[in-house]
Amino acid sequence: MPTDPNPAFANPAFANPAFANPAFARHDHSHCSHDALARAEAISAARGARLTPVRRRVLELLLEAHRAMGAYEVLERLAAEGFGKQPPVAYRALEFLVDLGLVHRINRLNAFAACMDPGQSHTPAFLICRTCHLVAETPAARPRAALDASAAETGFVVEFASFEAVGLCPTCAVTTP
Amino acid sequence: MPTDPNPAFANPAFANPAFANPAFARHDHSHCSHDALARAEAISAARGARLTPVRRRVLELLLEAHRAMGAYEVLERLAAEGFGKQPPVAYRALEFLVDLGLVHRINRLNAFAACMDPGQSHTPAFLICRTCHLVAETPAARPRAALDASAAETGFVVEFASFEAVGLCPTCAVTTP
DNA sequence: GAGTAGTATGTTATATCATAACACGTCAAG
DNA sequence: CTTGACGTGTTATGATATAACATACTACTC
Repeated sequence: MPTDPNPAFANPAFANPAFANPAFARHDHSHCSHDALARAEAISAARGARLTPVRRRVLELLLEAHRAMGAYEVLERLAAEGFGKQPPVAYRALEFLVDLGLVHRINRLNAFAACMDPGQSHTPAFLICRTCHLVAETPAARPRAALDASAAETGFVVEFASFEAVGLCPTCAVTTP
Repeated sequence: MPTDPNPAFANPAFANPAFANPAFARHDHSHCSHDALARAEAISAARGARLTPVRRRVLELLLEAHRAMGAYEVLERLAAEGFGKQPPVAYRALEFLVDLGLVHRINRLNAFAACMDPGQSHTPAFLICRTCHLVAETPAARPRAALDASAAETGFVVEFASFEAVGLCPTCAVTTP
């Protein structure tokens, strides 16, 4: 088996097929990035928006990282690659991607993570590993329905809900107390 | 009927008994603050912690506001009342109250709201009105259970979950599109 | 009630996250 | 080939949060 350059995958737990969530399963990032980028192109085109070099690169960075990145962390990378060096460069690209649903903002972390399933209208929940900082997205239709019901009892109408969970990912759960 | 000094209660919808959530129902703040403070004292004592004047005052402010307040907004009030004028004064009191479960942090707003039901071990959900900015807390045991189940399928262990919903409170739903 | 360990409050200074406002460049539509 | 919309870059500033240190209070011990 070839060595994976991403140390997060050194843990043999990744070979376990029980890890159904693609974010936790060992997989080839270049494939998932490639696919996600293709979908991103399609979504942008459909919305009459342009996936310009900066925007595309930001999305790539987030897809490759497979975790949430702060705006300034993204900015650093952009600057190193010859893009602008000032905060709005990163924030604007991120805002664009969030608006298109290609990237999600994780409030708890003041950070951003690529959407693994863009295009679907979904209420995602974020699973944030407190040890390795991997962020996975999982469908939250049922939690959302439960919350809507709970809110409806009080007369509150939910328009947008965010679900953010902190805990241990399958890999870290093996070794971390 | 005497005029309520809080303009949020001018809306006749508050008279509707259907609004079961105490945060949305017309009620006497001085009572609920008083009760909550008494419980806060008890909880502090039980934990061997001291509810000092600054801490107590911060809790009072949040209880009276019945909405989320930013740390700097709290700080302003404290400074005006003769407490310290620097950010750590507010942040420390808030951190203390959050640790004791007497106050919750609303990540989406970078702000803090008093817990309406301290002492109970609960996973609360926050219902944030996008119009009047009232923040209500509603039990989220079922959303939480649904999320735990969803996460468990991927091998993720949820230790802490936050649920934040934006929408319209009963009062604003009447008049806001 | 003097000594002292732990906790609380206050300060200064700085880190971190985010946006307003403006200048310039690109490109497609007319 | 102009014009208007959009995109990218800048400077400057605003908003949120914490580190590090000095002083003071509290509770406990003797």
